[in-house]
Amino acid sequence: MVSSRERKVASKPDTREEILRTASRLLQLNGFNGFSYGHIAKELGVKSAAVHYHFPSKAALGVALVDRFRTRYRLWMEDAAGLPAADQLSGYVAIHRRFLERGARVCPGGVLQAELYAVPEEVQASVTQMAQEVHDWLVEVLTAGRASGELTFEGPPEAMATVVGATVQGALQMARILGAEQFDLAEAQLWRFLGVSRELTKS
Amino acid sequence: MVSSRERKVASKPDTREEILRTASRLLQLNGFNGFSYGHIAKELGVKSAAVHYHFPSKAALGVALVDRFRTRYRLWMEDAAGLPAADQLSGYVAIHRRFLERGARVCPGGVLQAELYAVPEEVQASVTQMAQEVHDWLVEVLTAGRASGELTFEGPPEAMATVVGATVQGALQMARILGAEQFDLAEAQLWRFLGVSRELTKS
DNA sequence: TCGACAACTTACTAACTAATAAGTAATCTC
DNA sequence: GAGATTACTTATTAGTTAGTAAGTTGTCGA
Repeated sequence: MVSSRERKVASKPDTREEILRTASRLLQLNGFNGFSYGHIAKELGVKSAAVHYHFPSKAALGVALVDRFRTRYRLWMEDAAGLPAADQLSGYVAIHRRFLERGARVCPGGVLQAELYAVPEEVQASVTQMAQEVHDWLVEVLTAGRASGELTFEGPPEAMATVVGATVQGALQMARILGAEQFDLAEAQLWRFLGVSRELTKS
Repeated sequence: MVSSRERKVASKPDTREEILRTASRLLQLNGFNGFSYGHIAKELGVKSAAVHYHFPSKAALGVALVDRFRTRYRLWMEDAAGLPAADQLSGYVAIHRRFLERGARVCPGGVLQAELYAVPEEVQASVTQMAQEVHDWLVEVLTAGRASGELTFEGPPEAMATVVGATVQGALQMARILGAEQFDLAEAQLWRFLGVSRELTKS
């Protein structure tokens, strides 16, 4: 009422993006069944029907949410494609570590996997695809990294990929309870198993 | 209406136990916010008020649920206390592997950690205690196992405990999507990191 | 300046949610 | 066999949920 500025001025697809940002945070904090259209609307100062305007059903919102993460992962992977295996893996861990820093969030794929059978089928399908893509990427990086001599670990890359993925995902969830330092401990241990010494590296 | 038999005949504390069993399954399948009093009641053929009779609030039910798992863990740990470290760890993994076999359930602690901020505070407190207890136990077993020469791994037992716990918890969640064999692959990889050869062992 | 469209709000619904109160029937106790 | 207790059911509530329909307002192109 005071001024007509301050709302949509420059960028057009403002609300839609803010909905996705807010919903992502709520998903990572409370799970898919732990937030509602009302929660999103309240935070953004709009009515819940406005959220329905952009995402007609919660299934649609869920799919958009997961696909947004999927796209980001994919873009990041393409970007990191040329780097040494250790740097790629370091970046992968850093992405998740950042979730922790930005308010004790967990991995979006992880939380949706945990409540997999309680989310709409369309969301399940998107989660499945994302999980498969990330897993395949891990196998690829680990295989190439060992072939080039950068990484030295025993056992099949497939198994190592599951351990790395599960450790990151599980440690994020545990870090909420046992403390963020547990995540760092787990990461350090992973580097040991990968045969990479990581003292003063940053990514 | 047909016959007055067929209901409570022999054992007395029947319903309360059945509620806990059903609620456990629903928790491990759908998460804490993925089931209701109505769901439990429907499965047991009673009214939801009957569930409220035994567990007045969902927070109370949640605490009872977690504490039941906590007690079982504790009893099992006491039971396994004398065994070799590798056998204790093998049993720990087997408990979780059994969740997978009994209908793709995940670790109850894991699913509650994932939606931690969306469950009642009393439940959070119980989950925290359980997670801490299991973690402490893992640290203990790993420390003793390495001291006795049974296990040979690098790095602090604290870090190894987080990796083992997170891998088991995370791999259970992933196994729903990537397949149960991923859990076995992850386990095999863990044994490699622990310096234990596990070809034809069973527990 | 007209009308079409985008981005909402207001107003509503039906279903589900946890929770409570009051009643009932069987059983156990003295 | 009277009274209390246990284990429920019936009935109801207030709040929340996803979802819809019908309006309102601003902007933009012709």
